[in-house]
Amino acid sequence: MGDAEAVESYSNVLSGVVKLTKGLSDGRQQIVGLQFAPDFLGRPFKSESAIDAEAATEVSLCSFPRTVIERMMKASPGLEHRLLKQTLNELDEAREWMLALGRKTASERVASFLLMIARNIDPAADPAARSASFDLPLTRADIADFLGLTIETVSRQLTRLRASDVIRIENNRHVTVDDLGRLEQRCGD
Amino acid sequence: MGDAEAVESYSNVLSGVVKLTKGLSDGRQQIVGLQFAPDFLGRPFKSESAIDAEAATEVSLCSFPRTVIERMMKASPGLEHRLLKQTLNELDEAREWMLALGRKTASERVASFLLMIARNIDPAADPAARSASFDLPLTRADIADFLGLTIETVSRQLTRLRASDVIRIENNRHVTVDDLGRLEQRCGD
DNA sequence: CGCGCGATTGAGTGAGCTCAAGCCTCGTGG
DNA sequence: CCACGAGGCTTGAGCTCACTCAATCGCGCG
Repeated sequence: MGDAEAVESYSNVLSGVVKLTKGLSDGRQQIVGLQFAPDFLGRPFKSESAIDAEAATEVSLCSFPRTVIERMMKASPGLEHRLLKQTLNELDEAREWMLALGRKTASERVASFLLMIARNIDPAADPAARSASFDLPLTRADIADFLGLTIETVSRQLTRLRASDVIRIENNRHVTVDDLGRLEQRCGD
Repeated sequence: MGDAEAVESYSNVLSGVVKLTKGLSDGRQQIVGLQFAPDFLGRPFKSESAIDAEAATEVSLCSFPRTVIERMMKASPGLEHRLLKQTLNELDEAREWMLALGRKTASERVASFLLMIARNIDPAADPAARSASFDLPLTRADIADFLGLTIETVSRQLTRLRASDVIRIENNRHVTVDDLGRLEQRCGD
């Protein structure tokens, strides 16, 4: 629990959000993944591939040393199967964001981000619900690092969404979307 | 073999390069992965996630129906293990490109692309070799779709690399890099 | 109160896009 | 054998979206 860098071991995210980041030598940074409960955390079969894990919010983890998990995986094929499924899902998500980073405009990226968060965090996880309300798990700086934009651009796009009555924002963090359909229309796909 | 869209089955890429693409409704497109021999091709446990597979070059495949592979995977844990390893590698690659798409400049992206291709294609797969020579498996349009740029920008950056004597180009397709170190310096990381 | 941190807002700049023209190579048909 | 056209690539000119730099705001905390 807290914001330590938990590498060299496997963990299960019990609550909170963990960000996975990659950086360039001159300080530019990109968030390459967000892990929500109850995701796994860690990179089997390899000496951590230059990815840093950092808590984005208060986080509670359940972690094991590397060797233990690797032994468990050999013993129980079910575990490996579950890990494969999660990895495939992460790959799908990564590719979804490659599309956003490579081809979407700033406003489409922000809309897509809000929609993704809404779907992951909104407590009333009713997929049919046409509205959502949630706290952003990331600061503007983190959102910018996730979307490949600057803080200022993120802020301006949020302001525009608010001005268009697509979202409401309270305390800089809490977002309410009355009509998710209107948000979806702004995602570009 | 050829350039058909091979979905709904699993395949092994025997030779050539397959591009995985995602598109937006208005036609914008992004290449989200390249599969070289001897990669797997296909998406287990899911009804193909809005990703299209298309041959980038002449390709030869060895493919099986979905059901067969899924049965084989249940029978042999070794297969599932191998699939997990490849999937983890693809995830690493996808994240590498998220960094490029989100944070690298056009010239850094082109340099990174050339380096990636050199490492995958150069016949003399000697990792210690400090030079490489290879045919680009993609057209300028495909490179642009992979790097989140336009054809024109890709072309201009290649011209700049050529003008700086980092690469030589023959027939628009064949690239020679005399000093890979100089190319690496232009990747940003 | 005053400081620090995160966020917003404004003004000006520039990297990469759009639009447009021209080049090169190769295949096809006269 | 050459003319022609198509497709892929390059180059140029101008524009625009997102970036940079800078000022300001608001809030929480010592």
